Amino acid sequence: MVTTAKPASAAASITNVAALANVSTATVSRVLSGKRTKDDDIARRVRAAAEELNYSVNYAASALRSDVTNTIGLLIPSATDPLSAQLLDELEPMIDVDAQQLLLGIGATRELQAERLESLTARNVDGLIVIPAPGTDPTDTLERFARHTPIVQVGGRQSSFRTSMVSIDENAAMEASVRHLAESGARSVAYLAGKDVSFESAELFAMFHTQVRSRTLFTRNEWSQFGERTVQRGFHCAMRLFGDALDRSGRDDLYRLRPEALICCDDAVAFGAMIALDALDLRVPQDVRIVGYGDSPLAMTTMPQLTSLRPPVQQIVAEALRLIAAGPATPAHIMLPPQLIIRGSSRAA
Amino acid sequence: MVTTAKPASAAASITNVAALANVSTATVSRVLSGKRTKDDDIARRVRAAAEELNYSVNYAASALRSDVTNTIGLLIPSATDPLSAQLLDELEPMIDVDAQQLLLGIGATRELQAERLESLTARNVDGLIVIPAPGTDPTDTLERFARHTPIVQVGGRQSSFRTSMVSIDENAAMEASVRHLAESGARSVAYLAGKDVSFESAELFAMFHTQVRSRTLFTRNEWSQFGERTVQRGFHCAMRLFGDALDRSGRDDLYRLRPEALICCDDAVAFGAMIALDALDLRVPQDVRIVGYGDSPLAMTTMPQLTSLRPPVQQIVAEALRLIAAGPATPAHIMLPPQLIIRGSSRAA
DNA sequence: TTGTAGGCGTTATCAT
DNA sequence: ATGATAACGCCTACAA
Repeated sequence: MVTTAKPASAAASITNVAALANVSTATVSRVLSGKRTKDDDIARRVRAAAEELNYSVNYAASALRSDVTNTIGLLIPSATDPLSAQLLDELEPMIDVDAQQLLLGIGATRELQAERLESLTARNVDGLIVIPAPGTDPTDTLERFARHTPIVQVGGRQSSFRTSMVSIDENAAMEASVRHLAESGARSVAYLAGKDVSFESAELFAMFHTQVRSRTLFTRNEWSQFGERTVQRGFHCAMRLFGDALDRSGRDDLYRLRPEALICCDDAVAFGAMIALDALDLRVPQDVRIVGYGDSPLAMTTMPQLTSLRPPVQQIVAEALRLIAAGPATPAHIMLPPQLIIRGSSRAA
Repeated sequence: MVTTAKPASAAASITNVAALANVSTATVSRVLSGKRTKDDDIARRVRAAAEELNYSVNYAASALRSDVTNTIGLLIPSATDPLSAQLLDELEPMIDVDAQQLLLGIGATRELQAERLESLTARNVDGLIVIPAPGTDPTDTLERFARHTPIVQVGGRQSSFRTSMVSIDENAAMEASVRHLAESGARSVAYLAGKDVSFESAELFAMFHTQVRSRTLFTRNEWSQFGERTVQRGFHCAMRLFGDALDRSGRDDLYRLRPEALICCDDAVAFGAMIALDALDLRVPQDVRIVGYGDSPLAMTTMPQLTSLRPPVQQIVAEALRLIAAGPATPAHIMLPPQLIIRGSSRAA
């Protein structure tokens, strides 16, 4: 047997380990990659040698030979997008336990995303998770790569069954919100909807009305509007809805003149509404119950704390990784409902 | 010359390109990697062949042979940390122009960061940018890897000159804030400071007093306190400072009884203060000028819009990449001042 | 079960 | 400047 000396400066290779453990490189490879299950003396010798030499695999060599890079690609529109950030925080530790690594691409437009998709697949990632740029249907771009790499789209719209998708069940969220508000004693409700490029907003708006009717709650068309997802917008909407509150107090059909509950498309809108209500001396939740969306960290810092819908990020990640592991052959579409986190802003009186 | 046919299914390799262009693989490699500057017929033939075969390098093979992975590692405490998110958004496009890719690690604690650092360096990243976990000095961990990989620490404390660091010049930020408030007509000022584990907070607090004195502004020790970086904290502090405002109105030494300006350690604190001032019927900026920190997206949605300090993220990224390119041999420490974005909350009356 | 040996695609070395 | 060839470290088909 030829003993291969290891220069002190360079990183140890499988050959050095083999020499030290007195076995062949093939055996070292098999032991360390878990293809050899027995835990006998040989296995222990190999592991001890690897430990002593501070050996770690050369992923480049491994990938070159086996076409597996132990790398997951993630493409997001922006790290400052809350859903993307939450997904990142959830995803990174989950893939690390498989000794995989996260290759990140950021693209805020359809075109940039297509570019990044090209770069990521050129790196031979083992799987790809994509959050589409806002208002974008990435289907045809994704399909170009789906043949070679398992791709999972998270959220957004999609017009094909060639690639997998995991998305948030917004209709279920609306159902949960309305039901909760009805049970908390609200008799009327308004919906400060989000303004999206897609049809989704309109669909959700219809869902709101369906749910309100089925709970025999009261609402007025002019109460609910589409708009920006900003604090300012929430403030203005609430001012419009409740601004002349004093003139009306005491009337026993008050709940028909102004809503007793607000469903907001975003926590920021809810914050703005709460500021306005505070300025108007209306109490939350006694006079007006509020439900936000997104469960942003700030939701716990308002007074009272904001009831909000938390995106099912953990399940999304778990499902996405499961679909990637299943390979590109078996695309599936999965919808997961957000969780309603009930806090002070919507509790029953 | 032996012509190597390319199976339609597999990806094209350098060999296929060489065959099609009627040159050797060595020449193809040289042309495509830019080691051959001349743009003669050969170069054009090679590029045309690569284009036609839709060739793209196999990074694994390239890395195996040359020890360059075209990969930058980034280690952050959390994607929901604003600075980390902004850095991500800024960094990703800048390294993409070098055809590099971003390998992301997330670790919220010292221990997790050490683990991720291990994983990232095991991937042979060409360089590493690290934002330390809050209140953590990563120096000794970083030094273990700095010998082999250029590492740049962003922000935080550091006790060594073995690794490079780029950080935000908080003292310059404080100087700019106080100067601006003095010039906007404020006669007194309070500082709602952040509560950190490190000494930094105390140092910055001292800097506040130094600057206030040199501008001959008025302040009281009990006005300024350390605390959380939350909306709630800002609300409470403002209520404490301005709560009995009505009793005092009209006094001509009013500016000595309550501050005419607030410097907040975080935009969230400023938001809370603005809510409180609104509730107390005090006007921003006429009665109280406010400066936040972080220039969060919400800063543009308040009324009036919030003056805030924007972290110099773009310069940070540029400097970090420059230091990485310079290699591990030349560590440097660089401080960059934030930019004061002046908006309505602090404009002169 | 273990060892031998060939090859993955690229780049560096060396000779031309 | 170009081409032939070896080598990077690992995995795996095949032989023992």
